[in-house]
Order: sequence, then structure tokens, then C-alpha cells
Amino acid sequence: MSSISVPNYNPGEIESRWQQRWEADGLYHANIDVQRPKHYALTMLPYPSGDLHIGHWYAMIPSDARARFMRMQGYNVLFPIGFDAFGLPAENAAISRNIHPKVWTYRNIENMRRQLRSMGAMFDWRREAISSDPEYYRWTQWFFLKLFAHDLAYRKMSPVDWCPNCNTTLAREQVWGEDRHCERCGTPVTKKNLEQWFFKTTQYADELLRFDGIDWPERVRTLQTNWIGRSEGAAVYFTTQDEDVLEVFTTRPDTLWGATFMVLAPEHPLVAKLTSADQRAEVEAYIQQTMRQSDIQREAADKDKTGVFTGGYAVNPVNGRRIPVWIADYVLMTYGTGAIMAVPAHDERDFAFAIKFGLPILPVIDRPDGLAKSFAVAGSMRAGFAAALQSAGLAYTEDGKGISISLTSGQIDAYLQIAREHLNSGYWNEVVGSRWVFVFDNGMWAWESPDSEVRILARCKELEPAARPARTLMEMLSGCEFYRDVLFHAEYGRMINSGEFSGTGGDRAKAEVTAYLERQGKGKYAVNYRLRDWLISRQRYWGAPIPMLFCAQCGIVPVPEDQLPVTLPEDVEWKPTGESPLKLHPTWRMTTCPQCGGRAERETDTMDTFMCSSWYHLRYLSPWYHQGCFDPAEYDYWMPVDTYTGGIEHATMHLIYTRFFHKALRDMGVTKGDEPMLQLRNQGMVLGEDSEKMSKSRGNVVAPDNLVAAYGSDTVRAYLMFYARWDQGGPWSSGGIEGVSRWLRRLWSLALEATAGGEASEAVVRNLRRKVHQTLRAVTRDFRDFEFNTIISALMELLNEMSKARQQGAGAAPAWNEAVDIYLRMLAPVCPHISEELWQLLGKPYSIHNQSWPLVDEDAAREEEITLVVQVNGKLRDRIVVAADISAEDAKARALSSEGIQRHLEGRDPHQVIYVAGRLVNIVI
RNA sequence: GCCGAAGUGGCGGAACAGGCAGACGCGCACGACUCAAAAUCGUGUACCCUCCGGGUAUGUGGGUUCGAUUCCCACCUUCGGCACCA
Repeated sequence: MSSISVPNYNPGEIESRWQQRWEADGLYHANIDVQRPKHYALTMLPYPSGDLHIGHWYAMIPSDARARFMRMQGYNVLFPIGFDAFGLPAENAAISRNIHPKVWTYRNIENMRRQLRSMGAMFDWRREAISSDPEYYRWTQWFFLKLFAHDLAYRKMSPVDWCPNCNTTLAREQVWGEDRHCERCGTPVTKKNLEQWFFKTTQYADELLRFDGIDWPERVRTLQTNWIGRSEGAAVYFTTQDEDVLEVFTTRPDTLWGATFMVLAPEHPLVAKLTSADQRAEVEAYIQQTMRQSDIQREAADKDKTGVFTGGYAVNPVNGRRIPVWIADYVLMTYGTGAIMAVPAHDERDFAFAIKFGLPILPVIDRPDGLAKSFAVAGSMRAGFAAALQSAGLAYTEDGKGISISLTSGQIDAYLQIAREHLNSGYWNEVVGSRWVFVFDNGMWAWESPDSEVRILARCKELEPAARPARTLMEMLSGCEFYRDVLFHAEYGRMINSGEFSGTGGDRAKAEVTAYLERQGKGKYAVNYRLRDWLISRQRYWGAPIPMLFCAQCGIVPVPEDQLPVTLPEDVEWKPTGESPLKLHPTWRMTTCPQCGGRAERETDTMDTFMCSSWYHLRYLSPWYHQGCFDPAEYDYWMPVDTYTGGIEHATMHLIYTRFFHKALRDMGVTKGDEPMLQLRNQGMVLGEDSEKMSKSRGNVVAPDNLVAAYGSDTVRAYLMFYARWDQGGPWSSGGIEGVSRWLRRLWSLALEATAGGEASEAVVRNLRRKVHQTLRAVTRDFRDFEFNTIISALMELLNEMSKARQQGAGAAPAWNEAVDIYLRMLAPVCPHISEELWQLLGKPYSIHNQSWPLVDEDAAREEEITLVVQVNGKLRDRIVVAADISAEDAKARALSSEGIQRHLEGRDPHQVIYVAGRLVNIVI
């Protein structure tokens, strides 16, 4: 047999050749075809920062592979690409290198297009959309006008982040780190008040909390749910000494009787009126101090409470108690009503405040019975401590540091007795809830912070020390003015000290008190959110101008739709002055009012780039369309997005904004359905080989261009899908990619080498076909489920099997051709070039990417023989090979008579034999 | 502090109904080819005990079960998000 020379695998040559061919043929053009089911696969669009990095590849390649899989499954697949091209880096480049943002951006796009093409992805480039094109931002502005017309956009004075060193405002993403410093110069940012545009995202808060009908990761749903932060409770109307209503929001209306003081945010409108003459100086000084402080300092980690008494009082509507009104910066004007009723017995912050300023603490919720508490015992233990716990029936766990124990309230006495006998040292300590409690030998106790320690010790000294041994710790606490163990987690206790409500069970307390408040007109059911309205104004040049005018006669006037787009001027100055360069332009903002014809000025702020990215999936549908933001025919066919892939970091920004956008547009009749993206999947992050985040300064950056040059796109693609769980990511490994490279080279030669001759036995052929179809089944499932790493594993495993089968003479069998055919089809979504090349070299018709996904031949995949595991008492003792359809009786009999089992039974009688069909036999003796 | 996710060989990871723990790959060791090296191919590779054969292992400690990486409870660690949100 003569051997044909096998061409070398030369990915560089193959890949560019096929990419050109596909491009020329328009192979990946997606057009409306009502005959076929559609699939809109969307990957988050990149920012044109200059170079495509490995993270882009990691996000896009598996998305591409899955889109290709769906295409082979018979779907008409749309997989578009574009650029999120407005934004700060372009302006920073302008400032630091004097390049116009537009020039910088479009140069980068040109480069990144080339890099994106090197992926060999099935992007339909005809649908490319670039958010900084006037034809794009014309519609971004149009959406703004729509939102404004529907009362979802409004203007309000609001604080923005301000860098006092650069003398400029900063966007949220320019503020870095825990100390919230300026991205460029490191100076901590402060706040500055400016007129800003907002979108009413809060109007959709409740709907955004619902994820009905969409398949989004639990993680993202949780992040969004927490971000929106819905709290149910009650509004309660207190009355000030001047008969003003002072409304508070509380999630715990059942603790209303425990309110011993009130706290207002320093900015609260009633502060001035409430302040008494003798407190005025102090109050004003405090307000001045908090105004000067930035939010950062206000929210600083040291939770030491500050505040000032206003001298004013308010009346609790349910019990007429007259309580002092304080101001403190721990109450935020931006949440609820900017005022709280303080219940120090049941709120940690109010408690700290009360301790610091000596305000009364009144418990109104009783300790629930039987509530398990965890204790950790530290310090030296005498021998026998653990044994004593054990004999008292107290379950504990031991680690290197000490003992952890979980007790119900009924077990505390027994525990304390043992602890007293067996613990060394002058004091011992334990954790109540999550706080350290120190119990001293003299019977006194105290907890955690030095400040509170003093206070509490003072209170407890009033107790009779001799009584200490007879009391449990909890009783000690109840002897004080409060219960520490119910403090802050008293959800299920009964109400006490609450007038007619005393005795009400914790499960009913909130609802009953709220109903009472509503009947009496003293309050009502209320809901609050942490979500704030979306601030979209940016004092920046490189963004879509906000299409609004200010007219001396008519006030705020929207730019008429037919005057869109409001285009950016190109001749602007790049000085970081804190004002938008648009504001400093000599003529740009001067215009006429469309209503009165008089002089008007343009809004010089531009829109947050998240506005552009909230609808790019709609522009992709028809970037060529000029009569509207999208062609309705394209919309009706393609939307909604079926699969959306991208990073988790957008969970509380882009992914909330785009949902809000879709819902708002739905209510205007622009979009249809409740959600824009049906299925969401997030990839993890590729780290450097040192397991650190890739960064130029660390020198651990892996550049995809270099990898493609060294290995070819197919190898990089397969490795990125193989090396880690896609949703996890992980460190890059330069050794790991070699393994994938080897695999593709082995495939190349195995597919092309001449048949070695010989004839395969029936069993070899049978086994080959079984493996092929079992692999197909697994690969199909894993593509469906986004489990990309096991797809590659399965293909590697199959190649190993095929290699063996060929050595056993299977190369000439029809089953071999079937195996290669199915193999290449399964590989096509992962490695589009090598599969296309081999497909062609084997004489199959162009293109493999127009082939359908093979179907599993269930007969071929079926196992005739299976290996049963035989266990004795759950331990593996033998394996037996039996027919797959063996009966339970036969299986048990075979197992019992097997050699390994006979040895272990040693004549004993099994009293139970469990048979799990196709799996195992377990003999219990 | 609160919320969420995750802990499996030297490493990435697999185990898809509670049923053979460690697939696949990297790395490592040995062998073949070679004057030699690289490449390639082959064999081995959780740990302990004496080779047959056992024993121990999926963060720790309990529990449920004939049987637990998988389910339940508690704890520890790591990562991510939020962070005075009343």
C-alpha cells in the first residue's frame, strides 16, 4: 500500500483563506426567513479601547461556538457585533495625547475589526452598529425625547462626584477604590451640586424584581434584587411640637412602642424649625460639618456615631410618648423620608447611638423560646471539658482554635455550669449572636467595644453579684434594661410593653400594627427601595448630546424630532475645566427656540454611555434603516434576544438599564414583550499565569494576536473553551494550550493519513460506532447547557478511541467514514477553520457550516454489556460484566456467586441485596 | 455586618436522577525513535500499608441512607456583591 503524503497542518494559511472565502460568500449573513425558527445570539459589544484582549475572546468565542451549534441545529441565527464607542478613555486620550476622540475611537475600531475577524466568528458584519455614529446616536437622542415625553426623564439638582485636584466632575466609573479616589490623580473625590437629568428607573422597581419567563443566572437575579433593595413596612406619622407631621419609614412597625427618640438627616427640611434656640449653634455647626464632608467620610468604616440634639420633640402617635429629635449623619436624606424613629432595643445602629448619648433603651419584643444560639469557646480548656459537654448531651465541634457549640435556650444553664467548672483563666468568653461577651469571675460581664463595655458594666453593677450563679446569662441580660440575645433579631418574639398589642405573636405583629395605623390614620403600609433614579448627565464631550434646549421664554424645550441628531461639534478644546467642552465652545450651544423662535441655549451635558448600550441590540437589527430606530419587520422577526452572553460585572448596571429601557419602551408601544433578553449566561475572567488579574504593569498580559500567530485561531478557541469552566474562568496556562494544539495536530494526521489496511473485527466497528454516538449525545447536551470544557474533553476522548480503532483495522470500514464525518461536524462550531479544511480535503461539499447537526443513532449508542459494580455494605468488592438487559434476579445471583463476593461473605448470609439497574449490586450483611 | 457563590490529586477540572471518586488535559517519571536534543509515540502517575490484597481519601464535625462529592444541620476558609438603606 503506497502512502500519500499528508500536507502539514498550517493554521495561519488555512484560517485566513477560509475567512476570506466565507466573507466573500456572505456565509454568515442572517436574513429574515419565516420558514425557519430564528435564534438571536448576542454577545456584549466591546468598547474600542485599542486592542482586543483575551477577555474579549473568552466572552465571544464560546458564544460564537454556541451560535454556530444552533445554526447547525436548524435555526436561522443572528450573531451581530458592534462597538460601544462613546466614553471617557477617548477623551482622556485627547487630553493626554492631543488626539481627537473621534480619530482615536475610529482608529481603534479599525484595528479591532481586524482582530475580531481573526477569530473566525460568524459575525454578520452588515449589521455592525457603532454608538458614536450620528445615525446611531440620533436614535439614542430620540429615545431620550420619548422618555421625556412620557414623563420618565426629569431634571433635578443633584450632587456629582468631583475631583478637586483635576477640577472636573467624574463619572461613577472614574471613581475608584474603597476611599473613592479619582482614577487619574488619586485624590479623594468630593460632591458638587449640579442640575442633572434622571430617568425614573424607580417607577419600574417592582417589575424589575420579577424575572418571570426569563432564564437568567440566580446570581444575577440576586444581585439585581439586592441592588433594587425592596423593603416592606409602614409609614408612620409622628407629630412635632409645632403640629408638623414628621413621617418616618420603618420595616418594623411592631417596634413602634419602643421608639425612644427620633433622628433626622441633617438636610431634613424640618430641622431648622425643630431646633430650639439654645441648640441652634450646635446644630448648625454639625450641619456645616456634614456638608463639608464628602459622602466617603460620612460612610467611613469607623461606625462611631455622631449627632446632635435639636432641642425639639415629637410625639409617638400610638402611645403619646414625647421623644427627643436628634440629627445624625447616619440617617440618609436619600432613603425613605430622611427621618427615622429610633428603636435602640431592636436596631443595632439606634442601639449604638443610644449607648453613646445615654438615651433610653426600651425592649418591646420578647425573647423567642427555643432559639438556637451558637457559641464559640476560646481560651484554655481544662481536660475533661469536652467530655463533660458530651456527657451532658451537648453537641459541639472542635477545631484548632477551640470548640463551637450550638445551644437552645433550654440548654444554656447546663452549658454554663460545665463552662464554669472546666474553663481556665480569669474570665471566659463566648459569642452571643455574633458578638463577644466577656464574663468575669466576679460575676460581671461586658461585651465587645470598649465604649459600650463601660456603659453596660455600669448598668450591670446594679445587679446583685451573689445572684449571679443562679442566673443564666440571658436572665442577666433581661435584668438590664434590654435583652441582648433578642436584640436585632427578634422577628419571632411576642410584643411586650406595647399597650393593647402586648402579647401579639411575632408572626402577626407587623400586619396587625400596620392595619391599626391605617384605621387610626396614623400611618399606612409602605414600600421603599434602595434603587435610585438613573442619573444620565455627563459633563463630557464624547457622548450623545442631550437633545434639550433652555429658552428664556419657554423654559426647558425638547429638540424637535426632525432636528435630530444634535451632532457633536468637532472643533473643541480639551481642558479639564470641570465643564463640558461643549459648554466652552463659542457657538455650538447657541440656537433658536422651536416654540417661540427666540434665542435658546442647548443642554451641554451628554448622555451616560449606558444609555447607548441599552438599545444596541435593537440597532443591530437594521443599522441601515433611517425611518426609525429599527425596522419593524426585523424587530418582529428577531426579537427578543434568545441568548445573551457577557460579563457578570454588568449585573447591576447595564443589565438593569436595558431591562428598564425595554419596559419603558414597551409601555410607549415601541417594543413588545416584557423582557429584552430571554436567556443570560455569564463567563468568568481569564487571569494571568500568576493567577492575578491581567495588567500591563504586572506584565502578565496574554495577547490574543500573538497566540493566533503562534497556534492559530482554532487552537486558541478550543483552549479557551477547554481550560476552565466557562462561568468560572481562571489562570491562563501556556502549557495547557500545548495540549490542545497537540490534539488538533493529531486529528489532522488521523483524518488525512492513508488507511493502514487490514480489516476490523465486528466488535471493533461496533465499539467505534457506540463511542461516536455516545460522544455525540454528550456534546449535544453540553452545547445546549453551555458546558464547553466537557465538549472538548469528549472530543479528545473520542479521538483517542478512534486512534485505537484504526490501529485495530477500522480505517477501511464505513463506520470510520461515519466517525470522521460526525467528528468534523461536532468540531465545526469550536474550530471552524480546521473542520472546514478537513471537510474539503475529504471531498465533502462546501461548507461544513451549512451542514446540519448529526442525529444520535440510539441503537449504535446502546450498550449490550455493562459492568456491574458489586458492593458489600457499600464498599466496592468486585465488578462483573453482564448483559445490559439482565434481570434483577440474575444480576443478584451473578453478584452473589462472584469470586470477590464469596471471599468477603465468608459464609455469612446477606440479609439484604439491593440491585440498581445498570449500576450496581449492594449486598448488606 | 448583610446577601450570594464556591471548597475534589502537584495544577485546570470530570463525575448530568443519591450508586465504580479523580474522565479529559497539563505537569512529572520511565521507555521507544535519535549520535544527541526537540518533536512524536508508548507506559505509569491520590495517599498509606508488605508484591496478592487491604485500608484511607471530595474543607471540618455531625445526621439521613444499604450506599453521600451529590441531600440536611452546624462550623471553617476563599471569592464576589452591598455596605449606617431605618
